[in-house]
Amino acid sequence: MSEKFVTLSDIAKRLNYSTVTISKALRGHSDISHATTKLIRSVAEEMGYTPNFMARNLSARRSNTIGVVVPKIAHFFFGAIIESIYDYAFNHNYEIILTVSQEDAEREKKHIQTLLSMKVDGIIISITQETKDYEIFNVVRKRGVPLVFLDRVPDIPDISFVQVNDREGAFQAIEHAINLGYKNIAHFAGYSEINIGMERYLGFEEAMNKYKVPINKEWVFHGGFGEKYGYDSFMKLYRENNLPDLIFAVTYPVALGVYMAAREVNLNIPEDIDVICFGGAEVQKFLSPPLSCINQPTELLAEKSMEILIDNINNSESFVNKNIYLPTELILRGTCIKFNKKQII
Amino acid sequence: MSEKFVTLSDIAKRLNYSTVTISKALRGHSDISHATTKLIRSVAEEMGYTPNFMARNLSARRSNTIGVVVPKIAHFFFGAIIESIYDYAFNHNYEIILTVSQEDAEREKKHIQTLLSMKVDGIIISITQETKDYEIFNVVRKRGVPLVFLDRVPDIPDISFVQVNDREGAFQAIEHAINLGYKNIAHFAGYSEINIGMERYLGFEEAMNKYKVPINKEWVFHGGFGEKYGYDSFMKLYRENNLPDLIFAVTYPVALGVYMAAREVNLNIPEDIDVICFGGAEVQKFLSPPLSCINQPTELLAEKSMEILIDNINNSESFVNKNIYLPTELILRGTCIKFNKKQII
DNA sequence: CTGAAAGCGCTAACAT
DNA sequence: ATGTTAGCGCTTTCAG
Repeated sequence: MSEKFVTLSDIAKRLNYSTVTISKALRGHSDISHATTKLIRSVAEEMGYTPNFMARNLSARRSNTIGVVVPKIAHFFFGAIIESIYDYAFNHNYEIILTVSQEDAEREKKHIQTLLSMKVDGIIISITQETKDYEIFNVVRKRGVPLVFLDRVPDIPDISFVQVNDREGAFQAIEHAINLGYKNIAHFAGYSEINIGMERYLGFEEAMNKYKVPINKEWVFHGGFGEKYGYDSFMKLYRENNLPDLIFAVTYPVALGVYMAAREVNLNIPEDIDVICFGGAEVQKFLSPPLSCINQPTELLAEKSMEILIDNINNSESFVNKNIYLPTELILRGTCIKFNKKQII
Repeated sequence: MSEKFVTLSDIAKRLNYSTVTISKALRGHSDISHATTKLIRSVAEEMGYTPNFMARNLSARRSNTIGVVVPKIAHFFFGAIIESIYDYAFNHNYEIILTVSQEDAEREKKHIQTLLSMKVDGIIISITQETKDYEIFNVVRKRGVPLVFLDRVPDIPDISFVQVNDREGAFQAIEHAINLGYKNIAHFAGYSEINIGMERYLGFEEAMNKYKVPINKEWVFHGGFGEKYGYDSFMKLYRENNLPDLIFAVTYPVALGVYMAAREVNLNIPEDIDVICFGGAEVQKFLSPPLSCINQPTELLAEKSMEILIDNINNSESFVNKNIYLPTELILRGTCIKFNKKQII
């Protein structure tokens, strides 16, 4: 029923060579003469030979495979990141083993172990919201497997990471808002235990302090990075009749939650209450009103991570950790472009 | 520098057992007594043992790994599908090797070969827009590797697939529109070479014929499934001053392209021109106006595919191909809910 | 330039 | 209940 896979020895028998010669020829080893290489290759192709990945990697040093761990896939930011990682890998002849933690630290740990057991050459990871135990990263290090953190990075020394300049981006946005006249600014800040949550908060704080705008603690929320968190936070303020002029959402989904809540209670954006968020998505252009955001260079983030990781893989002895911060871009659309006159009165 | 990976024989030496005993104990083989199994496992854990995936799969029959090929990742539909596939796999103890064809048939073929060489137990695939050479699927079959087509399926006999009832879904939407009074209906139909394009078109045609609404050939476009195609098609009609009342977009991105074009030329949706599309996305709720759509049950699609594939893997002898059509759901939001009065005049 | 020998880490079949 | 033998398909010494 099922046709046998063609192996090196099949080709060897047919050509009366040893498997070693075939193996070398196929990999373009200089040992083999140009003529026989050519012959062997054409026969291999004709016979439909494909190397056995498992066997190859069991005996060879490297697998030419990179493991990736992300918290989510159906998500604008990570979707874009992953796609770029796959593109980069394809163009550089690497395979990708993608795993998804679903924001679950236990799952994340398991996936890292799986990647290790699959003998990936290196790992790129964006940790979960709740990752607190960093021991597993030490295990990776001890195994000598290069590791690059992307966007969500733990607070531990001697690591390589690529992230966006969250603080600077948040600062610019809030500074812009303040200059337009917004004073009552809330911040739905997500998890402050994780770098992106903390840094965005610090950028917010810095801008508020610089312009001596008081920070109202009741307007600073901590919780999550998803729609529900945006929705709930908004509703809480609404019920308390304590709404600000502008909400700075820590992520794009949080802003979406705000949109949902505002619509539900018949409040208009940006007339009654205004929103801006960290993180961009194409669809934001089509929202009503179009949502202003602090855009992240997803493709660059992915490329830089891969570049550093591959560099680390190829120079594991001399490599020194790299920490990269990429700049964001403030994109103004329908929200956060002018102060709402009603509030001035 | 890099700590050695702990192997079976390391444990064996420490415990004065053979590797076979260790191997069996770790896999819970009934050969080994309960007591020693427990002992061996605890020591293995203590030593930080992780099985070598490559070695295991090289000697064992199955890899407990499923290969997946999709045309895109940063895309609402495929993002959701992939996430569900990962979830299902995680809960059923399978690993996933995901590859992305980027709508490129060549790349697709390469990826399938890679998956084969990785000895995956089965493959789930959603083919590209342009896949015309189906020979590779025969290769997969000959190798005895179970294959399930998901959503985008080629027109070849004796295959398993899971898809949405595209024709029925399109029919319902157009029927609904006609009943509301829409007569001038355009269809941006994407690629009709592929099942989803063809079936959606046929559903459209069926509804139009049933209610004797003439189909204007100038309003039926073929091209792609992306934003650009929606934008370009709209613009062409706009320039020719030949706009319909309603545009039925073959995919959600195509509808987005229409939104973009309409806004650019200052036409209002749904007052001046109306839109409905095949395929749902959460964000559609937040569009202005909220976009009506024919929703696909992504989670079910993923689950069914996995279920069938795993069934096929486990019963490769007795298995018979399954063809599944899942029903869609018409979701009415801001568009396609009432006929535009201006047009009646 | 070519090949024989050894082994990567694991498991299946067959003893004991 | 435990171990021995053999081998998955490939690559890396090392001899010739």
